[in-house]
Amino acid sequence: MARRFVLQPRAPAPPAALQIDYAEALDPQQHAAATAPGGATLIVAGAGTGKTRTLTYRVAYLVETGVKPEQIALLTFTRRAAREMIERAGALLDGRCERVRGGTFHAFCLETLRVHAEAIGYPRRFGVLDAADAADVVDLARTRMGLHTLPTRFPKKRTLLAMFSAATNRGIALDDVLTEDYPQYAGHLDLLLDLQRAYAETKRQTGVVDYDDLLALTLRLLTESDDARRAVAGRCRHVLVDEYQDVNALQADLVEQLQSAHGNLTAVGDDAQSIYGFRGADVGHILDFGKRYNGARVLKLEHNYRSTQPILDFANHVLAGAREKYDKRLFTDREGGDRPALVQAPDDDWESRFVAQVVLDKREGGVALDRQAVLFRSGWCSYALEAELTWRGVPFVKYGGLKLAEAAHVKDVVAHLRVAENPADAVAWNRVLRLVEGVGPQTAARLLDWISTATGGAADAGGPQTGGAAVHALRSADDIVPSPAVARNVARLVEALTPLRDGSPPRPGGDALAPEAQVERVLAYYRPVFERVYADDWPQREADLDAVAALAAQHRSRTALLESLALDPLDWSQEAAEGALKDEAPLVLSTIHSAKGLEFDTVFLLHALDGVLPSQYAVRDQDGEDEERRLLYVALTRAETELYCSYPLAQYRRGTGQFLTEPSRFLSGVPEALLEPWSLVEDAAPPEAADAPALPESPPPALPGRGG
DNA sequence: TTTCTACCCATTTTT
DNA sequence: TGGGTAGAAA
Repeated sequence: MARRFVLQPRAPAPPAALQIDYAEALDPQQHAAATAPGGATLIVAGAGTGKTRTLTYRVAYLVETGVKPEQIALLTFTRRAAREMIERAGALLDGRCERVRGGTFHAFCLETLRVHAEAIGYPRRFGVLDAADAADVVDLARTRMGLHTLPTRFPKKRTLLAMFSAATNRGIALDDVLTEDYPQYAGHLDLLLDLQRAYAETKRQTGVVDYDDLLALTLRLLTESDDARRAVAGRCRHVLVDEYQDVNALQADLVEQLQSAHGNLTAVGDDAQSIYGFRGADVGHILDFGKRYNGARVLKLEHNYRSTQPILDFANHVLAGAREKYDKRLFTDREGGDRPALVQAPDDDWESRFVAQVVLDKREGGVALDRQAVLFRSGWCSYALEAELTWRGVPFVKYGGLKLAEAAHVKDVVAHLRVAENPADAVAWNRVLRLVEGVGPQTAARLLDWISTATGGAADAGGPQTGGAAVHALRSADDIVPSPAVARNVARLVEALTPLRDGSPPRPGGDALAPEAQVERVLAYYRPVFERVYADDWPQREADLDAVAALAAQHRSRTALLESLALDPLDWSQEAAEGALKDEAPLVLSTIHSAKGLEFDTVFLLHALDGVLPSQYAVRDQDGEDEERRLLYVALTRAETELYCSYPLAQYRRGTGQFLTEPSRFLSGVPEALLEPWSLVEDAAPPEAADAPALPESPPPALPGRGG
């Protein structure tokens, strides 16, 4: 490794002038962390120890002591976390904090590549693929290689993408990924290596990058181009990283590059909350922080301010079962409080009614809806509850689970925008063409060839002329399509796309039409197609199209709209919540993953069933089971005052005809001193009089066969 | 060549 | 449940 000359920050202005009394606002450990001098600092922060608060104060402190906000990079895993911290820092200090450069790793990388990509031979204009798009590109590459007809037992496109992604994110060879995780496909190694190359080449030709490329290309840029590194890392006088336990090899290297100019790095994390192993995260990076950054300061936050002692006792008990023992014991001043409840329900309908009723009771008791959260392992776990809440008129938002942008009909609309944005985008073209009546795989492939010949096949050319060429090519494609009727259909498509590209843009790089007007044009064309393609259920899907139009209105350009759809996809019911009356902050429904870093007065954990949490797909090895256990730990430690873990006695797994009936292995056998067993009973009153189950005052006798 | 229908299969978490 | 496929009908 080259020698580094590390610049120390200039001595800050005398602290007498500070607006915020940091020693007063923070405890000694937090204070030391928030006001740490430059250099590398790792803050090991247990759940609920004020990690976000500390990082927020650190932002304010840095700004207040003279660091320009633009020179602070705050990297997080979700956009929500970054936004929240910057807002809170702004509230603490002043508007200067709003100028801090905060966002996800991926968003930061995208921003960097938009400016500097040419330094590594990439165009600055490129599209960003979400996971489904990327899988389609893999498919395209596979077809082009002639691999579409293959011996059986070849991985599916999503599996292929997962393999390539694992190799990239963990910084290892495909060979090793196969050996470790996909031994059944090890025999296909040569074929898979070819396909990996073909996938990379296809992305390049069609001017698109996937999520991993955003990280990998930025890392390459910073490593290979001294100019770019000076420009990018030079602007990062302080680098702050949240949730460092969840960085993967690529992200850890990126962080190292970003801090290289100034050496000021603050990383915050908790090894006990590492829950992104499936995405290549490796706790080793936080454990070896001191090795990578010689002489790094390691500070600890151990005082839990969030949860009552009974909640903490239970969470600690769960974590203690992990194979790897974490040398950390949280303590709290919050004595008293109820033991967490383990609620057994006959089925998920009962479970939903129970949760809905307790939520409403607590609201009566003064706990606002948005101070309560319902958490679960996977998006589908809350379906029954969502129906119940809707029926009762309880407003809620759901984080995690399916995204709006993942719905087929939304992808259709977006594909039309994408071909206008990037005429070389073969996957988007394919989608658009296949929607034309009478165009199937064969015709679409021929039209695609025709288009790419006309545009020179190079994304690098870019620009409106190329787009004009693509549409022009379609205009003269009558010989390619099977019949005049299909030609007319293609002509309608051409007509719809033309205004998206035609007309000289008012300014370089600008769009001729505002994004919402573009979406309107697309919708005008797409609506009949939509009703034909989704003949069975289009009325239920229709609202999503309006949501896309609404989203478009919030963006300055089509480019920004497409980026936002790829990097910050709207959760399903956020959209519904936008439409609803905003007279009351809604109840929070969230996957555990999406709830990381948040806290609530009352937390409900749904579907605490073996096979769901831990997921039956994750328990194949000990590492997988440990990660599920940490996931449960994350869920439990979101709660401040009350915690309810519930499970239905039987849960039907669709497809397999299999029933899950065991409570989570992490919850069975927990001593009653830690966890109070509950069972539900129906109120004697008829449903019309009391349309919800009554709750027992104290633990009633458990239903036969289980419980306490 | 496209489109429809019947059938089989796996089924998570996120950028 | 829905996504992918194979075979048949148009």
